[in-house]
Amino acid sequence: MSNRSAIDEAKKGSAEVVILAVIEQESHHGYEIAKLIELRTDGSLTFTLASLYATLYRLEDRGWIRGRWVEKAGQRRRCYYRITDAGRKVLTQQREDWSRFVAALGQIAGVKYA
Amino acid sequence: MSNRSAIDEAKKGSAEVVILAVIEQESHHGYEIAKLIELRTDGSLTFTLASLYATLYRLEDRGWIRGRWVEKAGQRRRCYYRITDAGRKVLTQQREDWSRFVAALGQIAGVKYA
DNA sequence: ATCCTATATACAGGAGAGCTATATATCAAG
DNA sequence: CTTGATATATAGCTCTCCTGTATATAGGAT
Repeated sequence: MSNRSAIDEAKKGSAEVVILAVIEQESHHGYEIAKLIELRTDGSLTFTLASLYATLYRLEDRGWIRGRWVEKAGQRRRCYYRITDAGRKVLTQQREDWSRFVAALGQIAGVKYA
Repeated sequence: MSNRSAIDEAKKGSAEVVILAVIEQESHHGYEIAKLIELRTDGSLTFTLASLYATLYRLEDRGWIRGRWVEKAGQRRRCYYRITDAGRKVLTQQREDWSRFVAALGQIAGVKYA
């Protein structure tokens, strides 16, 4: 109920490509991934932690990412995720799909890449 | 289940801005809107008729579009939708929201506007 | 010392958009 | 006269993200 901004709807389905891209170069744990998304998009794009963790489990189930538990003194246990070979292929494909979608949205709705 | 392409998820939430944009200049009926979307995006973006009609009813409920039934000899009855003043404001806002989202997706995930 | 915030993960229940499947009905073409 | 394109409509489902809640540790403030 429903002062939902369009961006709330826009981002649906984008969590996968975003997470895969964030851990493309180096592994990160869940909480860190959430913070990085917010930081790197200047707050334009955010996901709730509950939703983010759920997405991580889903991606791991599909074999696109792999988690590794790390316990250090003076720190809570953290699960670091890295991308798999299968995940890299999916990331490449999803970048193409999103790019095509964005182009279509520009054509049909006049949405410009600012 | 689930050879869903990323574009299937991407487009979630985009129907509103797309429909509003299609009827921005001139009114169209539902079936025609569906065909125009497919045509103008070279088939990149499509919506099922069931989903499109449901979205039209939703937009009308919100007062963003207005339907007018037209019956002509030699034609099935058609409901032509035009955008309302409220709809134009929403369209402007949604274009901004989507633009911001696309910019964020470029920053965080390297998705480029082809 | 104790409270509060940030850190860190986890799960149950629900909302909402688009999907498939199905139904109805008209018109043009073969 | 059957098929396909046109045109609208509804029921039920899936999937993703949401809110709300729970647990637990570290560090700073009162």
